[in-house]
This record gives sequence, structure tokens and C-alpha cells, in this order.
Amino acid sequence: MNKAQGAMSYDELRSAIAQRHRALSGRLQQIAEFVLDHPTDVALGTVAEVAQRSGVPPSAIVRFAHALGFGGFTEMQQVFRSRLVAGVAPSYKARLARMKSEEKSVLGRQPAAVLSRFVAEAQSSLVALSQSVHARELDTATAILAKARDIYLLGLGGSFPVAIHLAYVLRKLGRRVVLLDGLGGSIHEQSHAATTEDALVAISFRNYYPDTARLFPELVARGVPTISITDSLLSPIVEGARVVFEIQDMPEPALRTLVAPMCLVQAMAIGLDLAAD
Amino acid sequence: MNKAQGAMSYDELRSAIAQRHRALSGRLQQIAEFVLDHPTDVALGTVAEVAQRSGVPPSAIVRFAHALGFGGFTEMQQVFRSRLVAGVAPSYKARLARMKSEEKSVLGRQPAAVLSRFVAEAQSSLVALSQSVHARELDTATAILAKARDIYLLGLGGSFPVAIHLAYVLRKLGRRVVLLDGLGGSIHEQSHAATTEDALVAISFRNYYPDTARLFPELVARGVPTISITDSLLSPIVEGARVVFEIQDMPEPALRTLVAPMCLVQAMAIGLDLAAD
DNA sequence: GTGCGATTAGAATATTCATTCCATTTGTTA
DNA sequence: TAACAAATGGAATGAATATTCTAATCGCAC
Repeated sequence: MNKAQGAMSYDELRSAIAQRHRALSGRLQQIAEFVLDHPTDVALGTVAEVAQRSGVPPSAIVRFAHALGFGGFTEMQQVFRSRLVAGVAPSYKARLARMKSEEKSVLGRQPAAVLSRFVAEAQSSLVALSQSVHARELDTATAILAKARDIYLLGLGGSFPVAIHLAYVLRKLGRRVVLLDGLGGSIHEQSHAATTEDALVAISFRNYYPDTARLFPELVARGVPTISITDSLLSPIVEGARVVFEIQDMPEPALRTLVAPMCLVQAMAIGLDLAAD
Repeated sequence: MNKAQGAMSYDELRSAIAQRHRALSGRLQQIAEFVLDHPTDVALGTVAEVAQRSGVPPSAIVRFAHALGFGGFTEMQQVFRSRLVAGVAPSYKARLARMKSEEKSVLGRQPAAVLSRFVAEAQSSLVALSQSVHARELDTATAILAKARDIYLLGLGGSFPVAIHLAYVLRKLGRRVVLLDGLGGSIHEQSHAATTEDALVAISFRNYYPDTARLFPELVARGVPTISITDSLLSPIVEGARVVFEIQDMPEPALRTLVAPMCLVQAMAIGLDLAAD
């Protein structure tokens, strides 16, 4: 058995579990994963409840506690409960500490301040997104995708992550996707098979990637139904699109987090899947 | 007896107790004062414990719960426990409730509702991000990146958009980046040149992409300084990493918006650039 | 002071709970 | 394939728990 674990903080327990995880047996590993993911359930539940939710017999829970050096489940549970107590108490002390550290970071330490700035910016971009996107546009977009045989995705340069993500989700949902990435040469050839039976989702923000601006009109001219996601009605992927999602106030390329377009394409994909049933 | 109290929030219970306080008998008043002053004790204690600490017999505690319309102490205790879980996970609770109420309704299946659900979820994930990431970790991470000659990026499968985005931003900032994409065959060969002078940023969420789990230990074993972004301390890219960013409550692959990790890598990159001046 | 209803305390009870034990299964080595 | 050790699941057990019940007490009007 392991050394005795008298008093232990929740964070210490977490890392202790992470460390020993590999040395544990299969069932015990399963429990380890569950308790790290559902600490609140462990804190407030009974052995039987935790066992049921994690899909193991109750005795395994107790064995898990023993393996970590506790005398039993109850003893381990105390550590998880301390986390709850700590979470509700710190209205005064921790908030002050947080304020102090944030203030400090704004003045001196850069990275933390940068993160909070990006988080704040992302928050407001999400608010703007939900305000600017209308239900009718979304309905039209999902209708186009639903009818499409193949879905072509065009998003190069800084927009490439969005296109990749959309491709990933759509494929997970069983859709046929052609990702126009220009790999190995001509992006034109990749899109050559697109017809009016298919659909195109184009994503582009300033500065608009040249290949995007070049390819988009060709596909539109061939009658491929098109959904555009961009930051301005003057962008090269607006004219000819059936639906245009305009995401305003996109920061310059190096500073954009792509949070809003990522959310939007996700909603399109899942909305498509739910509407199909 | 009083009206039945089905589901009740902690705040509602508080004011209910305050209102009836005068109408209660002596002992029950005494208990009312205790539970308002020591809600945590009530949430986590047994009847016997609460009775002892408040200086009354156990049966009085049960009578108190009855007087408030609960079926018993256990029922009342649930309300006090809800306060604890609300304190530690404000976003999680709201998300679950929202999901459950909207999932099955016809409204929830319409694209617009789907979008607002993702927006809400993204919002809460950003809050969780800024709470879970500490300044020290960010400082260490940027220090590692600052010293690196080449920055290797490992993020496959669903995490690929994050890796791509980080590669894009870092390159814009003039950093030397090697994106491990496994294109054209062996991902091992792509990473073969990595040394202790370089750095690795690994990104992986459940289900952990097999190649990631395979390649990561190799690079760590070769002494490449590593920053991991993952969703659990038990993920295969934790052991051996210099810095681990744990992003909790990541939804299942098809439903994740990658909002939090996108923000995080952005902050890392820009923070690195600012600190370099 | 007396009688009556409300309130209380503590013992009794029935339930729930954590824990232990053992037969069975699983995985490993020879 | 056989034999062994480790691990597992489920039933058995005894402790702890919430709740109920009843006799005693208290407050109060008459």
C-alpha cells in the first residue's frame, strides 16, 4: 500500500491521482478519470451513487480510495468537500488577492494581462455575433447545406483553422466534405468537380487571401450555392453568395482569435444535423 | 403544516426562513439562526452533527425541516448543497440546465437556437479559462517559447485548428515554426530535428489522437521543453511537460467550439511577442 | 392551582450506508 | 495449455444515519 495521506488539499490530490494513474489497474484508472472529471459528484454523492455514475461496482470505489492511501471512501470524500467549501468562502480574501494579482499583471507581468484582454475581446465578439446573425440567414444556410451532395470549404490563410474545424465536424456528422487547401499545387483542380448540386462555404477576412478572391467568383459563376462568412460586405466573397454572414469588428490578423467564426460554423454544422432528423 | 416546497434555491430558502422566523417556536428559532449563520455545516453535516453544533437534539432539526415544508432533513440539505456547487461551478450548472431544457424542444433544434447555445457555452468556457489559467504558468510558457530556436506544434484531429492557428500567428510574428501535421507520411520524421534548444506546444483533447500520444513521449524523452494544452491531467501529453494548461469541461468532439484553446494560444503568442521587446 | 394544548427531548426503529469478504474472472508466466 | 497471481464484482455485514414515536415538560388561560 502507499504512504498514509493525512491531510491533503484538493490540488495535491489531483496531481497525486494524475501521477499514479498509470500504475493503477484498469478499473481504478477508470475511476481516476471519473473523479477528476466530476469532483462535485464525489464530494456530495454516496459510494453507490458515484459507483453508478462512473459505471463501476461500489467496492471498486472503496478500493480506489484505499489505493490512494485513504482509510476509505469517506476519508477521501473529505478532500473533495474541502474544494466545495473553499469555492464558496473566498468572497473576500480571494477576490482581493485576485484583484491584486490582476492589477499587478496589468502593470508588470504581460502574459496574464494579454490573456484577459483576449478573453474580454472574445466575449464581446460573441455578443456581437449573436446579435448580428439572424435566424432567417441560418435557416437558409442549413437548407443549402442539407441539399448539397458535397460541401466544399474555402478558407485560406488566417481563416484556415475555421475551415479545418468545419470540415472536421461535418465529416464527424457523416457529410461529404472537400476541403480546398491548395495542397500540392493548384487549388483550382480541387474544386473542379463542384456543381450546382453541391455547396460552398467560403470564409475570408482582411486581408483577403488572394487565392480565395480568385477562386470564389469561378465557383459562383458555375452556379454552386454559396455561403460566405466574412467581415465586410465589400469583401470579395460577398457578391454572388446566397447567404452572407457578416462578422464585424474583426481585429487585425495577428490579433484575431477566430472565436466568433468558430462558433458560427459549429452552429451551422450542428443545426444542419439536428434539422435533418 | 406549510405548503410543499418542491425545488427551491438557497436564496429563496433564506428569505423564507427569515420571514417565518417570528412565527416559529423557541427551539425552531434557535435552529433558524444557526442554519443561516452556518449554511456550510448544514450542507455537509449529519443531523447529529448539526444538532450538536447548534445545541439542540437531533429530532428538533428534523422538526425544523418539516416546519419549512420539507419532507425531512435530507431534503432541506439539498438546498444548502446547491449553494456549494453553485459557488464552485457557476457556468457548468447553467449550461447543463440550458442544455437539458432546450435539447428536446422543437425550439432547440432550430439553427438560431443552436447558435445561441454555442455562444452561451463559449462564453462560459472563456470565464472558466480565465479562472483556471494562472499567471505563473503563462510566464513559464512564454519563457520557454522565447528561448526556443524552433517551435514545434503538435495538435492533430480535432485540435488541428488550434495548432494551425498558433502556427499562423507565430509565423506572422517572425518565429520559426514546425507544424507537425503528418502530411505525406511519417510525423516522426517531421519532428526528428527537435532538440533541447527548441520547444514543443502539444494540444490534445479527448479522444486523444493516437499519433499525438505516441509522438509526445518521444519528444519529451529527448529533452524538448514542452507546453501542453489538454482537458485532463490524465491525458497522454501531461507527463513530462514543463507547463500544463488544463481546460476543463470540454464537450464531446463534435460539439466543441475550441474557443478557449484558441484564446489561450493567441495570448501565449502575443504575450511572447510583447515580452520580447 | 388546575387542566389543556403545544412543544420538546430522548429512546426506538427502520433505512441507508460504507466496508469487508469471497468466489469468480482476467491476465501472465512457465 | 496449465498454474498462478492480480483484479474484479457482488453479496454479506455491521455501523451510522434520518426519522418516528411517546412520555415528559412547558406555557397559559381560567
